[in-house]
Amino acid sequence: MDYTPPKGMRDFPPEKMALRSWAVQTISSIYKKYGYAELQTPAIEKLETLTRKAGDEIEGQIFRIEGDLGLRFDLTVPLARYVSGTQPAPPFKRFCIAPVWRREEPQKGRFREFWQADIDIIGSSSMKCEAELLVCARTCLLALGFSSPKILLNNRKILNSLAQELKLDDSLVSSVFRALDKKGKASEEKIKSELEKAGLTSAQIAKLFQFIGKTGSNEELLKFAQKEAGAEEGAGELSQLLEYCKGYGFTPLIDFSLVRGLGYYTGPVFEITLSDEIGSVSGGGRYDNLLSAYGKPNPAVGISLGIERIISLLEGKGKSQLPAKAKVVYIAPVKEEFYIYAQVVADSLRQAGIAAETDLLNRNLRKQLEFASSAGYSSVAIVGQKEKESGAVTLRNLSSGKEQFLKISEAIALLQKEAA
RNA sequence: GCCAAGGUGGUGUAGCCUGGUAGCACGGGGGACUGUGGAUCCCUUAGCCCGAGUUCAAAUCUCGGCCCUGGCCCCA
Repeated sequence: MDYTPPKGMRDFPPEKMALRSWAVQTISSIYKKYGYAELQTPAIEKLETLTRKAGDEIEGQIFRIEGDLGLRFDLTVPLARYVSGTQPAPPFKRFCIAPVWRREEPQKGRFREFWQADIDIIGSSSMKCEAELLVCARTCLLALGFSSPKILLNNRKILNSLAQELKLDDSLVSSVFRALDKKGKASEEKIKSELEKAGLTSAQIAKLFQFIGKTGSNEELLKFAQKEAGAEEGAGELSQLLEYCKGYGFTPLIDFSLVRGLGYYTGPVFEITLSDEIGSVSGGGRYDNLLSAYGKPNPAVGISLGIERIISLLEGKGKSQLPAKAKVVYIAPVKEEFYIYAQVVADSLRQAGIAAETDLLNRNLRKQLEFASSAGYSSVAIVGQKEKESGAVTLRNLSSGKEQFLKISEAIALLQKEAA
C-alpha cells in the first residue's frame, strides 16, 4: 500500500492549512472590499471548452477524463465560458480562488495541482480597470506582510509596434517575444543566438536590445517608445494607466522586456515581484480578444496572485507559525458517566459563541488535562458530581493553574471576557 | 522529455563506502498516578520505495521502475 498522494499533488495537514487559509481569507476579503464577487465553476470542463483557448503546450497538460472532459488548467477559461453564456451586465467583476490542474513535471514552485487567486473585469476598456486590479493585488501583498511589492508594466501594443517597426515577419513575432521574456534569466549572448536562429538580422537584434535595454524614467521610456517604435496608442494607454495609479498612491515601473507567456494578451501586461525575492508572485494583463473565441467579443482584463509562491515565501520568511490563537475551552468529564453533562455544558458554550470540545476517548482526568494543555487550550472546564448537581463547572486556567467554581452562565461570561 | 542528487518506523535521522542481529530522538498507545496537566521513569507501537540480478547471505553491490528534491526545456 502506497500512502503518498499522486505525483505533483500534496496533502495539506492542519498545521499547513492554518497558513494557507489565512492567506486565502486575507486575499478574498480584500477582493470583496474592492467589489469583486465570487464566481465558482466546476473543476471539470468539457474538453472543447478547454481546448478552445489552450495553446498546444497547455493542451498537452490537460488532465483528461472520460474522453470528452478535462480538469480546468486555469480560471480564465471557465470565466470566458460563463461570461459568454450568461452575458452579465458590465462591468462584471469576479474573483475566484481555486485549484487548477496541469499534467507537467513538478519542480520548484510547480505542482500538478495548485491554487490561483484571480480577479477579472469584463466589459470595460478603460485603463481604470488595470489600475484597480493592480492596487487590489498590491493591497493583498501588503496585507500578507510583504513590504515592498514592485510592479512591472509593459504594453503588448508597444511590442507590436516595435515588431512592425522592425518589419518582423508575423511568424517570428511570438518566438521573438518569448526570447525577450528571458532577459534577466538567460545571458544576453544566449538570447541573441536564439534570435539569430529564429532568423533575425543582426541589425534587428541590435535594435531590439537597444529598445528593451533602454533605461530612464517612465516618461522618458514612453517618449522613447513613441519615437522609436511609433507606439502612440500603447504609450498613451500606459501614461493614462500611470495617472490612475498615482491616484492610488503607487507607481509601477515600465519595463519593455516584460512580455508574459500567453499569446492572448492584447494590451497592458503586468507582473509583481517582491524586491527581496526572486520571481514574480502575480501577473496579468488585458485580453480583449479572448472572449470572442467563446462567442461574444468583450473587453477583459485580469490579474492573478500565485498562491503557491506566496505560501512558500511566507514559509521561508518564518511566517509558517501564525500568531497562535489559543483554543478556548476543553470540557473534561471526571468520569465517563458525566459525559452527558459535559455535552450539555459544551453546547451551552458553543451557543454562546465559544469553541468548546470534550473528550471522545474516555480518558481519565489526568490524560485530559495533559491533552488540553498540549493541544493549546487556554482553559479546561472540569465537570463531575459536584458540578452537575449545581449546574456549574470548575473552570481551570491552564496557564495560571487558578480554579473557579462557576455557574455555566458565569463561566460563559468569564470566557467571553477573556476571549475579547 | 533531458540531467543530477536522494528514498530507512508517523516525523527527523544513524547504518551503506568495507554485504552478516536495523539503532537513536521525537511522536502515538499504556502504566507508575481512579477528581487535577506540561516533569520523570518503565512498557509498548511501528520501518529499509517496488521489482529483478549477484551472493551461503543485500538496507548495503548491480540493473530497471516509481516517487521526491533541484536544474534544463517549457510555462503563469
